[in-house]
Amino acid sequence: MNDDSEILSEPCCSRKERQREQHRREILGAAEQIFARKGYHAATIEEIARESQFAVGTLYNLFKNKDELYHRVIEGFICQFREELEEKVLKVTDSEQAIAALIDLRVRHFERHREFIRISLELSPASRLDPCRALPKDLQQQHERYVKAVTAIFKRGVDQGVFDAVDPLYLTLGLDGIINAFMAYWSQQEVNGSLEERIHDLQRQFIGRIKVRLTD
Amino acid sequence: MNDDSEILSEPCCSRKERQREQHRREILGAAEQIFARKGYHAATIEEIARESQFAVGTLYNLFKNKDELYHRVIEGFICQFREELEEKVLKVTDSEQAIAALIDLRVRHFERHREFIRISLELSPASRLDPCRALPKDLQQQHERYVKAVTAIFKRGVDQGVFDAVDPLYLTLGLDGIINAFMAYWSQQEVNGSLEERIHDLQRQFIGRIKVRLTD
Amino acid sequence: MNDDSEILSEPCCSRKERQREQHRREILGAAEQIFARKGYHAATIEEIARESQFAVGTLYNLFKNKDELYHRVIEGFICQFREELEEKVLKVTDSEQAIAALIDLRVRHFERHREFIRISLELSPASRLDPCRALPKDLQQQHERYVKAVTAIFKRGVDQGVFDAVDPLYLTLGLDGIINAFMAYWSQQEVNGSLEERIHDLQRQFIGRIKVRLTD
Amino acid sequence: MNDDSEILSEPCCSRKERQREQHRREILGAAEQIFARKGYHAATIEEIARESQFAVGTLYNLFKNKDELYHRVIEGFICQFREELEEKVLKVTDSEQAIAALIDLRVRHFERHREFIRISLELSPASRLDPCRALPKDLQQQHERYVKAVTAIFKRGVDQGVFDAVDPLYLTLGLDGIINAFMAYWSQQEVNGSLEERIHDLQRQFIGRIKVRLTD
DNA sequence: AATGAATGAGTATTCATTCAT
DNA sequence: TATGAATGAATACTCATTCAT
Repeated sequence: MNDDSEILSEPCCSRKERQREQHRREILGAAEQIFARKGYHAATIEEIARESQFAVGTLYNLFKNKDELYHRVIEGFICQFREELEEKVLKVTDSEQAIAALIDLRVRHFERHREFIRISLELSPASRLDPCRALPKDLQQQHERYVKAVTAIFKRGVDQGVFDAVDPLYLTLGLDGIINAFMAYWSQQEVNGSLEERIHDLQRQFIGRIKVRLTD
Repeated sequence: MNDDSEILSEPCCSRKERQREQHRREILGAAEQIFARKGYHAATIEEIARESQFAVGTLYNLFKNKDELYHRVIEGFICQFREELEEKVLKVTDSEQAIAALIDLRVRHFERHREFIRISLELSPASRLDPCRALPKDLQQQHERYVKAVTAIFKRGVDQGVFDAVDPLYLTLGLDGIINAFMAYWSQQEVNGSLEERIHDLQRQFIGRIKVRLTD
Repeated sequence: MNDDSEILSEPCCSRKERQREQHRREILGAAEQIFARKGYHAATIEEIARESQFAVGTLYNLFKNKDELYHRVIEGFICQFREELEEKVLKVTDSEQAIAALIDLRVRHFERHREFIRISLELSPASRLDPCRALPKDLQQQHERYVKAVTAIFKRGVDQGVFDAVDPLYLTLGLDGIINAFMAYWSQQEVNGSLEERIHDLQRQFIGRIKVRLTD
Repeated sequence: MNDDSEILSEPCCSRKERQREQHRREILGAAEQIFARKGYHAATIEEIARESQFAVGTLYNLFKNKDELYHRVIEGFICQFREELEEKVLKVTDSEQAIAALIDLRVRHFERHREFIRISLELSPASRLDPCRALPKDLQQQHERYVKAVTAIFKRGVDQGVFDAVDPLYLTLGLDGIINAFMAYWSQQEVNGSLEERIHDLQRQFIGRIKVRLTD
């Protein structure tokens, strides 16, 4: 509940402050582009500076170093997702609909930031062995909170007899893995079917597979 | 005559040749370690040399450059997996047992090369945007062949009425994603349960979820 | 405002620009020293950097790479010579005096850049087999233009009956070769006679040898 | 007069010795090729070894290091020239004919080793500032002896009233420079005229220019 | 505050030379 | 004696970071 949502620019005190925020946002936008296109190591500060139309020195006035810039990009990414998650998923009371909404959100989020898969992957807990790319604590917690929130939805569904009696954590991890796999597949193969159709398929398949069958 | 670990290589003619192969293998081992620990860019040839107890120049005598070294590491990884796949999965006629064997193989393979998750992820089609890390054609085909082989198993199962009537490709992708997700999860959390137990759970959960129910 | 040596450069707009030019010139000066002393391959960027009192990175900010640096050194060399050629030789109408001026210019130019003989030799068409040292087109043309200009002087002299009826191209090549030979000789032997005397001897000998004799 | 002409393989003592000499000669042949093609720095020992069909180690058994190999190549070059010089030029008593023969020899020698211009240039006294390419004393003396021998011919001619009363050293240097210039020119331009014609032209031009005119 | 030139540590790669077989 | 694998110092080039203007 600490004020980490200042990032979305609630009107800040002074005009100076507001401009500073604006500049940060522009730089973060450029950085997202470049990191997404090249990955962490191959991206250069100079290129980010050029893309953002600021001087290199300015980036260093606003961000401590390359690492922090990277983390802030990811943070923005995560925050945006979390907000949409709260808005479109967590508020849905029916667990089946919530999961459907989650699938929808994840796929659309991915499509909107398609170039970002690379970062998305580097985000994966699995690749965080390298201390140089280790996410700072607060960002790691975000992911854990996400897992907990989704797991809670599944638990509710199971408890209510909507979903099969499976360990909800299993369901969370499974759903996440499945979505990742499909996005990776889609991102390299020519896909058939519109986005809506593909989302709908995923929803039907996944939910159908874990929903309690009335006839049982 | 101390060729102790002649395990995987085709029987080589001369002693010279055999030693050369042995050295290549040692270097590949070191490279796997370092690449896994640091990722492609952050890994340095010098560190790999140190780890392998050879001089830098020796690495370059045996491998064209850093890229080739990286590709050979992945190739070894893939080949080993493919051999075990053929031996332990593709030869199994019963589709349910085949999938169970596949899950077992994937998880054990991962455990054996735990540090390798990073490379495993970088292998993912999704991260192959960066031309510098683009896999050579032959290695890409290996992955496609894997997908096809597994899909064939599912298709057989579906045709025989063992599995629910789901698009086999969906099942392949889904299974892969789920396994990845669990491995990532296990690799960062303290796991409870032995490896066998966890494998067994995964098998039960996944297969149970797609198996045709006789009572239907 | 301490732009002390604005000698050769076009009047540059901003102070920034002017300083940049100044730094380029300083680096080129150091590079000339080192290339002259060691030749292309044996010269190292680090040494040039040390000599120029800049950091290695700075050289790379101002020049694309070692090759470009080398070419720019030669270019500076050629341009300076060409300017003096136009000023002191090509403007002279009397062909005998023009050739005398040319000899004077060549020798003095050499004395001023004595260390540069090596580059001067590497410039020779004969040594341009090595693609890595191949001069860019524009610099090659400069040399061809030089040959043409001098040949034109000789032709004029021959046509006017000042010089013997010899193929002017022969005269050009011959003069060039003779000057080179003497400079090489002087550069390794102890010379006797002042620079002026030696120039005067060369002029008298060469011109005397090709001048039409009135008594004929 | 020390026996440095053993290089041309007078029958050596033991068979072992003779074979050793044979190997040296083969390696020198390969080295000449490679040095000529690439220049000193760009030539690699490994390539020379490959060309000579010997192992790298063998080269090092027969020659101290790259430098010595280079010097021996040049030595062979010089010795061959000197022998022909003695045979075809120094034995000629008529100074005009001797100079004609010298021109002929120089040009043919060049044509026979056309690729060797690079080394020929690197041989030039002017480029011997770099200690790493400095020729050993004995080879430097060879060149000085050549200069002396040719100068002696000119002196004789002058003394006998065949050539104009010019400092013979001037004539030697001048002739050398002229020949160099023409060879360089021919090596890059399409030449017109057969080798014989070109040699004849050079002889006529040069000698005609310095010959005492009877009508004086 | 913004700039971007200067910095120099860091990295992939090459190649002369050695030495165990 | 011949071999060629192993060595590691040397070198061109990059790029995150600093700081004077």
